[in-house]
Amino acid sequence: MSQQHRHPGAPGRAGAVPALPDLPEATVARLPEYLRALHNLADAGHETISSEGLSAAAGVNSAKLRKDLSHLGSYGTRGVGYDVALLIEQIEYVLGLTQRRAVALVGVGNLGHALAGYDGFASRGFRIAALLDADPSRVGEEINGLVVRHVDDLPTVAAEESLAIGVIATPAAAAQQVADQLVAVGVTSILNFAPCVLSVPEGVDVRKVDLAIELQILSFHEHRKASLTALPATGGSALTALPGGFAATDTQEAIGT
Amino acid sequence: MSQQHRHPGAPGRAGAVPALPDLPEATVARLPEYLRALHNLADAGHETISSEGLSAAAGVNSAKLRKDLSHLGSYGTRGVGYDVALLIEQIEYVLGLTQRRAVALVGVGNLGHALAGYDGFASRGFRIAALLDADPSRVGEEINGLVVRHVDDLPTVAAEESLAIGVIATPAAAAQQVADQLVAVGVTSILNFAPCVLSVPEGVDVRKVDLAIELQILSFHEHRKASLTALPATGGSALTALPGGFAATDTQEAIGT
DNA sequence: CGCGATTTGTGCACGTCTTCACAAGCGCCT
DNA sequence: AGGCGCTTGTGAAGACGTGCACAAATCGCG
Repeated sequence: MSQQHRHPGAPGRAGAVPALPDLPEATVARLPEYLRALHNLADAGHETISSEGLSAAAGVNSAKLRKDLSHLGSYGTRGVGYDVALLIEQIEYVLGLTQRRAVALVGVGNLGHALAGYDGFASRGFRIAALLDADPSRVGEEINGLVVRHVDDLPTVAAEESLAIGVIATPAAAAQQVADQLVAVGVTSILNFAPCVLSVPEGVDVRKVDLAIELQILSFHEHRKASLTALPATGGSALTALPGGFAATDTQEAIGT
Repeated sequence: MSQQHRHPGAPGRAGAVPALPDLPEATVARLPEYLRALHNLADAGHETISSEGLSAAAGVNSAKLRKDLSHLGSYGTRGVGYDVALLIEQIEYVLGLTQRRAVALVGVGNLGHALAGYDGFASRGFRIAALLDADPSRVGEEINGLVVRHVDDLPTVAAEESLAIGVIATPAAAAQQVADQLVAVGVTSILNFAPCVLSVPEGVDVRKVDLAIELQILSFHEHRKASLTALPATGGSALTALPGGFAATDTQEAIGT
């Protein structure tokens, strides 16, 4: 009840930033999910949506959703629900999506190629502003209407565009150097697909996506499930009999659509 | 001191599963990172490594690392550190990587194509056993030595191979149906790249990777950083003066390599 | 105008994760 | 053998995230 909750017709952008509430990190990570669900609902013609309905569409608990949204301020009407359009506007504002951010993609190999062609970026507030690679044989290639430039042109690219986000899709061995180059031209957020740890100065955010790690996590759960179902069969010699517990580790379950 | 800590030369696999400790989910998510760091260290010739050294290589806090490893049992020698080879063996066992798991990849479009060619899977314990797609014009295409089959062949594929993990790289509209098909043939772990919520029966694990969401999270932090640095300049009219807080939201920082 | 149905926003309790700080253990050197 | 330095493993405390359950607020209807 301390945050401002006027309904900004168009959340003022030029100067005078309306003091972003500092959201819990877990909430920030879920806002994009809500946003996607809201867009779907809007396309389906809904004008308002209850926390119950939205939480189902986003695959989360409704109490969690309400608490998350309450951090943004008090949008939503008791007895009615949330105004879909208004909520979209608010979340997009908080996420900084009211401006289409320019992204530089470094590494146009196997994965980078796919990312360059991924239309999910464009459709959700981002614009791939440049494709870069260190391999001279790849420079000049045209992908999706963009010409691959040499990674050493980064300063030039940064001068042309206001780059804030860099995506690293190079082999692990090259990733740190690329990160340094990105930071040097003023990039302060990096999405790293290379399987390695990046060292960056304070104030630079790094998020990592490692496809193999996701599989390994799943593999663990497979292994655990297998060991549980194997027990009743031939009961190992001296086991302390794990309590036949239930999983409850699911990220999603029982979402009626 | 309750878990068994014999040093299994080759952790017994056939039958008699040695009772997996049920690890905290947060720990499970980090084990693959440790594993990768350990492989790097092994390649570099290290035989033992201290928690300090390993945590630096993996980009985490050393206390956290020790607590994580302590959940596996008591490997490691006080005053010395951890035996690199032994620790690799242990983590791989716990993660269920001692058997090379077969993965079915559904959706050979833009992203799926890249995933099919991604060698990080093969090098880290997985084997792409089948490529599937619903589009007849893609069926028959050969990618990386594998022929794309029709998704309706899933039962056949499942009969040939013991599939445990499915990867969905289809458009969002097709994802739920594919998930149902995967579940129907016995897949109990799904990695979903489609931007949508999947509904699966209990006992099936779903992990989601949404590239646009990652960017949106970064965008939020960009927005916040911008609003913070903008404040001192022209101080908005009626702001309650955010405490000039420090970020501390970094996933990684100051990792000397 | 008042009442009941509905839904938000939130205080509170609980569980999980993180971090500190230190005792216990190990090896090496004298 | 004994002591010293180093490192692990862990208890305890704090931070964080989750979920329940309910009061407060709003709408629609009689």
